[in-house]
Amino acid sequence: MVEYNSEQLDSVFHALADRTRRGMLAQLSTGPQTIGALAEPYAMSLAAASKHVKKLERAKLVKREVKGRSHVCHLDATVMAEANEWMQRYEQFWTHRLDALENALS
Amino acid sequence: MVEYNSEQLDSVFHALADRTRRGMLAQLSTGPQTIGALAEPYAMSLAAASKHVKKLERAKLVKREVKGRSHVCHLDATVMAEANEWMQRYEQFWTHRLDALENALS
DNA sequence: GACATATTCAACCAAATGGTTGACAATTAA
DNA sequence: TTAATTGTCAACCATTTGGTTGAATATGTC
Repeated sequence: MVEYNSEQLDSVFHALADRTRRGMLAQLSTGPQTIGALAEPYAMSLAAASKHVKKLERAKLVKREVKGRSHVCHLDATVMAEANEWMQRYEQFWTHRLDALENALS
Repeated sequence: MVEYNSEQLDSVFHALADRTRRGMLAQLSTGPQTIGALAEPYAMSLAAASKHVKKLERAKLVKREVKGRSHVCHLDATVMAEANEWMQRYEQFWTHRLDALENALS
């Protein structure tokens, strides 16, 4: 059985379990962004948004580069690969189900 | 852009962000289990384990069938498919990275 | 009926979460 | 030098989380 780093899975899944943070990742998938730019779409203080970014950083989904007074963030999805792999173990269970549904409908 | 049910993604990712619950899913992947059986490997009260199962249920990862006095749970990974799809949008980002690493090493 | 088994429920607790605000620090611009 | 910009930090707050315990419920068994 493949071994997974439990703490890393914890932090990655937890980071993904929030709409704001998922939104930030989507934003970052279009290119690097400053904290301010990441915060802008949300009706919350900069400090709150900054905390979300920090969680993404701790989960290693985001890297930060300080450029003068602005902090530029970019996506690093490598840890998502591990989470995805973990999930893939269950793929057979959802595809079986979907196949059964397909057969029932045809 | 594909639309995702945010609340469902919240609950699924949150359910997966806990070692105990991931363990329970792994147990269930070998076949249906009672609450008691699911709780047995963990050093916590039955009530605590029962709460974990309830979260898995709310996330729709687990279905429960009451058979007399025991509750039999079985895995339903269909909602995992959606979470996995969401993640797949980022696949290019991690595979690029891994490719780059591979090239750097070769 | 009496007792054991399987599980939930309610009350409680400490710690973490997601938000706020105001003060601080560092950088850039006037 | 002064002022604006970009962000963090610390303190606070309400809510959620993950655990406990003891009592309640429902079902089997003797």
